[in-house]
Amino acid sequence: MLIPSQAPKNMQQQDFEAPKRIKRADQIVESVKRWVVVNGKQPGDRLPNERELMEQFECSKGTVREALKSLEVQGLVSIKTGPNGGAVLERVPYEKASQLLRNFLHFEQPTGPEIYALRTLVEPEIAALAAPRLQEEDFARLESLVACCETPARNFDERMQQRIAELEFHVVLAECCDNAMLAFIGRFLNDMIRDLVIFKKAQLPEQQEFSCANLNYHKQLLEALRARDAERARQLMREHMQSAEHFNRELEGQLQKHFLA
Amino acid sequence: MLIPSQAPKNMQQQDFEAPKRIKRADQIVESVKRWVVVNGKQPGDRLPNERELMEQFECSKGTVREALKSLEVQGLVSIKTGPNGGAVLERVPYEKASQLLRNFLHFEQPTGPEIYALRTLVEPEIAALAAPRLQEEDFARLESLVACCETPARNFDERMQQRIAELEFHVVLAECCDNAMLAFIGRFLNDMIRDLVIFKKAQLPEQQEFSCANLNYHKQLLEALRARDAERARQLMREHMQSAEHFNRELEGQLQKHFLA
DNA sequence: CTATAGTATTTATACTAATAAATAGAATTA
DNA sequence: TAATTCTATTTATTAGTATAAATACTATAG
Repeated sequence: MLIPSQAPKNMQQQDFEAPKRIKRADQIVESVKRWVVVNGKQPGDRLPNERELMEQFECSKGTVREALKSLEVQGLVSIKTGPNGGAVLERVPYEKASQLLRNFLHFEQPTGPEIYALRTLVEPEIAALAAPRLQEEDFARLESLVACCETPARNFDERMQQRIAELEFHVVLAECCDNAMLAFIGRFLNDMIRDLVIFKKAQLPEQQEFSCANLNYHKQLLEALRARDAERARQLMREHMQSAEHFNRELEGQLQKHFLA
Repeated sequence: MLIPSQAPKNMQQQDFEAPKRIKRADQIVESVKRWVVVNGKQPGDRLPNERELMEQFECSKGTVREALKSLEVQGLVSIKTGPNGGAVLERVPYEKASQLLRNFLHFEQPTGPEIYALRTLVEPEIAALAAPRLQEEDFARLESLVACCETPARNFDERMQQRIAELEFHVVLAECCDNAMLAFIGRFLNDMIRDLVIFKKAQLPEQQEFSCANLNYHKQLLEALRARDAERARQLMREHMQSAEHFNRELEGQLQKHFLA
């Protein structure tokens, strides 16, 4: 035991380096990542198959498979069987990134107010960025989503459908804005709210007022966006978010009462 | 081949369901995740060892290992060898989540302006949330970071050190604010900027003016935070960010000229 | 000539068995 | 009692074999 891996008891001197053993599979993952960036590999490009990787890295099948699994979990490759199968490079899908970030937040579940606080910051900017970039097909989607909320819901299911459509409105805007990070955060927050709506607040009495306010804001937003008026879109979205935040606070209050009773 | 997995040529009707095969290892991962949430397992709790998992899921060692690798990559468990080794539940460390999100952004590298645009939104809120929560030790850290930037840098290394310290100031605030998502975004943006500073803009002429402005803002911020004046902190941070955004734009301009020459 | 069914190949997927490495804790020794 | 060595436990890695899935190619029927 020449180089102890943890803090030794009777040695005063510092650890020379981080001596922690790096697993073979992780070394391979790092090598592959380097290979990707150095050779400028793009989505769709193929990795060598398992046999070749075994030879390349002089390791066994199991180790290669662990490395590939790691890359797959990270969303960097997808793996198929059959001729022309194997691992191919992918751009990480949103769903993957979203799910991994949710793991991070698992033990500190963000509350409704926390989510809305962030949303109030982010959504107005998304609206402003989307304004000059929306295409005709985007407008069509937005309009159909608005139309979906026009008629009053007649039952629980329809109400849910409409709430989803409301949120989808924001996803469309996020997808159109050309700031990838902003878009990601926008979509992520919408996902979080969707979960809140569906799993926590589903059984509460309908909030006619809330739905109505949302619908109005969305209509006005659509108008501003059609006019390519980024500043007005931003301002409308800001008000929309403040309104939503307010309604959410009210809802949380009701929820609390409900809980105590 | 009864249920084709891809779009069939001569069938008009929709796919009934997603018939995609779910790998054994991924099934195990899902089972473990369910087990964790259903039984309210907490960080520090141990998973069954490999042998038990093999029995539990009636599968081979290799498959269990792939499942554990997946959980490890996601940052949900850490695995040790030896007695009392095995997989123990972890709260996903920030570094893990950060790295996974960077994978997502790999093919659409956010630009400086994009990052600063988000920062301008987020940092003022972080400052306001941190104001009432900072402890004496946090103030101590902030002050030592400010002190680090007081004396003018005499060489390249010192200049880098100071830039890092400047960014670290924001990380301290992010860590103290009690909105986990906001904190994550703040830290993440700081990491992105650190990379920009270190790898892209390192060799550019010093920006005396910029450093000086930052130092001043940080000093004023510290004052406002000590006074627990959230509103003033928010406003100062807003100005600070606008100033930084402005300097960054100038820098990008210089970089462009440099590139053309 | 076209569409369908069959088949052969490539590739991942899964399992078994055995050895190596790491480490916590017990036993041993000075 | 304090350092050291031993030992049991557990993961890490390897090798080899067999199975299953996906696809390209070929043959066949209409």
